Amino acid sequence: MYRNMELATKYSPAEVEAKWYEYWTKHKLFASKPDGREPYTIVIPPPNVTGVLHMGHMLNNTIQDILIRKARLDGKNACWVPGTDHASIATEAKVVNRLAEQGIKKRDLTREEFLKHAWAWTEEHGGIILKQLRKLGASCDWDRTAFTMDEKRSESVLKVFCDLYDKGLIYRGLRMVNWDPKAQTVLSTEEVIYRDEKSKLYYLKYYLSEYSGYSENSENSENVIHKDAKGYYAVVATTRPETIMGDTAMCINPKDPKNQWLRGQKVIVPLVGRVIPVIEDRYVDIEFGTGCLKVTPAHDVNDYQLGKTHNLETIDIFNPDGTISEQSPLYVGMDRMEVRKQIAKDLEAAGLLEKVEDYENKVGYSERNQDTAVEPRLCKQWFLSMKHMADIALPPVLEGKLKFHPAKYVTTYRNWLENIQDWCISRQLWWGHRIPAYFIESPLQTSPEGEENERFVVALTPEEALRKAQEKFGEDITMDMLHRDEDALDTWFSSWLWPISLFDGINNPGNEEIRYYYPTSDLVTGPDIIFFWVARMIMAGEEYMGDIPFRNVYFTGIVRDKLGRKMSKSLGNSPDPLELIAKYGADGVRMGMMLAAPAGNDILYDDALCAQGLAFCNKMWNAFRLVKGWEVSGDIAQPEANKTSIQWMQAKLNATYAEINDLYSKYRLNEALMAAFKLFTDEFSGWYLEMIKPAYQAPIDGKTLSATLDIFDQLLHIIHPFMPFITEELWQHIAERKDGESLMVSVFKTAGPTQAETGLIAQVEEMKQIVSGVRAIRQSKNISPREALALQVVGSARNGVTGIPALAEVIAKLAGLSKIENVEAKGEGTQAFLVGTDEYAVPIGNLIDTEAEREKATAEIKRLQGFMAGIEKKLQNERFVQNAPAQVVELERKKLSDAKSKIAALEATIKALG
RNA sequence: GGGCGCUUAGCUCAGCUGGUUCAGAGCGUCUGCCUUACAAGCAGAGGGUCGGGGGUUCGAAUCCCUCAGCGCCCACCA
Repeated sequence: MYRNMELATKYSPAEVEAKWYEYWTKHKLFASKPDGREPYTIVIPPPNVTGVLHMGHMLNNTIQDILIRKARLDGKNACWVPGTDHASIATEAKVVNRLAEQGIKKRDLTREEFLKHAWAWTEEHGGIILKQLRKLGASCDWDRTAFTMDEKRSESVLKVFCDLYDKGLIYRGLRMVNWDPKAQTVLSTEEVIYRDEKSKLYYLKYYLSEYSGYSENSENSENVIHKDAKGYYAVVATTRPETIMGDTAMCINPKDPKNQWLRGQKVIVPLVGRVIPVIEDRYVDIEFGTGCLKVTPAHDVNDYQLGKTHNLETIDIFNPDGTISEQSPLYVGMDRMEVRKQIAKDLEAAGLLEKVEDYENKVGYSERNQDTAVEPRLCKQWFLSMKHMADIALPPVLEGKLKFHPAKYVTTYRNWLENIQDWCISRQLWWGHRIPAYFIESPLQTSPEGEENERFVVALTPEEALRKAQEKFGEDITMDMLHRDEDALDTWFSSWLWPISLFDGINNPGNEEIRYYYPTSDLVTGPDIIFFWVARMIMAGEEYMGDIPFRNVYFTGIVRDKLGRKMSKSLGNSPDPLELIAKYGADGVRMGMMLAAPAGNDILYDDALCAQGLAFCNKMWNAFRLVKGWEVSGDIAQPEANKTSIQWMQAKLNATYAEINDLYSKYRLNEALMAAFKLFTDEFSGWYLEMIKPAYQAPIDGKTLSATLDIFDQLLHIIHPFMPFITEELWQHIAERKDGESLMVSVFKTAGPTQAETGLIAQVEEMKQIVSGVRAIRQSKNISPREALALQVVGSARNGVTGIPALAEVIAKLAGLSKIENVEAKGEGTQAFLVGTDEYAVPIGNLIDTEAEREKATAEIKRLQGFMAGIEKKLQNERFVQNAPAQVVELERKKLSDAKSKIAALEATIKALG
């Protein structure tokens, strides 16, 4: 048993946290196996394998841990499965950069050599983030740690690919896709982020190759004809002059009056000299620029459509790295951005640039290389047809079987699914799951030509591929002729299986684990990946399990600094989570995060919140020191006051815990934490402990002490999910525990408050107000807490709580009273206060400032009179009396009479002042 | 251009289907206390015409309309 003296007055988290994490791990307290209990399952949103912990992870994983720990205390079989994501494009970019630092180019390596480097990097940096999560207290079942590219997960991915291909849902297609010239891979539409950009709008002159017709009408038509010494010309406005080398038409709206003269004409592409036709399409916006649009089918999505409709030639002027290709007559080998600058000068010099205007437009950037503008590019890729997926993923969310918190994301989700595009799942990357498709002869996968020429099969293994190839293309095909697709799959094509593949539900359908843990309970993630990940997991869940992957999704906010700026490396406004933990303790940081995190709102992080968290730890620590410092005496009988105090605290605990459970069910974790915090700080420490506290160095009775320890135990259970370390530390101290026992797995349940308890709570609230009333008088009159005072209970107030002996005893103790007496009228030299309509007075002799008291009372009477006037007016309004519910009317009447009696009391006060 | 959301105390936010939990909480601020658990503390106090305007109603922070400001998501206007 500890004695007061032996414990420091300040709590120091570092040692305690390390000790308990080790203890939990040693005793495998995070582990879960299927059993007869109700499962509660969370799969972690797998962080990038080579990533490091940032504030977003801190928030996200704190929430998951709170939910998991709460479930454990509720007696559920809680299973939190950790893991990491191979993060195809992000990791590959890092490896490429590192190789570049060593002077090695990716292109100079074979696939196998490159993958060796990538695995080396992964092993070197991989999993650091999971170690960091341990510092936070994350109670993941570490034995289950998975990786999206480990054996089981890889096999699952390939199986699913083959299956979807066999179902006809995966196909190869030549499409205009988003190309990242830096990573040199295609991206899905979701991976392109559009940013407003200040750019230029260039007005280029396209001379007519020869102008014929229409001139006779030109004067009285609305045509706007441009002509200079060199001839007639049209003006085209473009933000991308470097693409003119790929122009194969100019387009006008057939209804555009000012451009009628261009119908059927041919124009010359500036600098390039190519003669292209003027085509007509309603797509062109008459109001924009001059109403003339240059058409570059190879490099713009809309132009590609126009090209298709009007049978235009497609000239691809870019190389995969964004430099100009041999297809272009000019600037070959130059970078596209350089060309833009250069061509503007050249056009100007050639007199082909009419003007340049400032312009603001949206430019797409790669989500991963945010400095690289995405290039629309025509190439052949693998796609997953999404119509079917959307059809199966929408109903469970709309019907509320799968709930989003906050619910507003349901709309976002629906809008996306209802306008969904096919998912481009192939990436020109090596780090990832290699597509299990085998081409006979050469893959030709980036060639815009020859869709029909491709001969391929999709199969899980080369052997199977050969068999299929022979079946399909003839017996003479040999293994040597098969070339596996070089491309890898989008990272999300593996993470969308996560809730299934973690329990091996793809490879081994119907196994015990998948049956037990699926569907998982809650998913905690950011709304930024609702499309990338959440929606697709729902699709995969419905497709492969015929059921939702999780019942609830809790969307967290974005962590911002206290000025509201998003935390980012470049701004340098993101604290290092590990330093924070070192400074405030994991419990302190967890509380800090949660205090700032209302469900679904962004969180404005501030160190001060963590400081509050640590202060709370200290509070708990010291409350424990107090209780453990008490000497027990078997001889003392339990005072009635203590008995009542205990009943009240238990009632308060029951009521608060019911409230907290309700808040959990609504994912209002910050409010649950606040309720727990107030329960401990205000009710338990501020009131209860003071109520039962024995006099200095006096012993406490045994019953009160054991009841207090029991209450402490319950409080620790309530706080534990939020602050696991300190609660475990204290829990082990407040009673004898066997090795291996732990607060975290000690089931805790409590009923809501009974009616009697609710009554007691109300009485104690009244009691508190009396105590506060006396304290306020002390404060305002500068009366020392040591100086005992008397309390007069005036008139009918005797029917209040001072009439209950146990509570009267408590009041006397807390307010420092020598006696409590009932009086008919308050005596002279007393200062009075009201609790509701009950009046109390404290004799303070000549300390009364007569003038000030009179003024105060007069002002209050005036306020009350105004208040009464309002109510009277209301009560005189017949429509109110008739329409309002009787209760409400009654209430108004009570307000009126209460105000009247308050005024009477105040008038008596003034009179007594003389 | 479409959709969603926000605006309540100095700051961050609660206030569900309109009426004593209706003007709240935490932090901060101010005042007084080193009172034997805790100064990382205790006690007390001040602070908002609920973004503006209009409407519905006996009654509006709460419902409707409108204006203003802010934020997010989606969308192919060069």
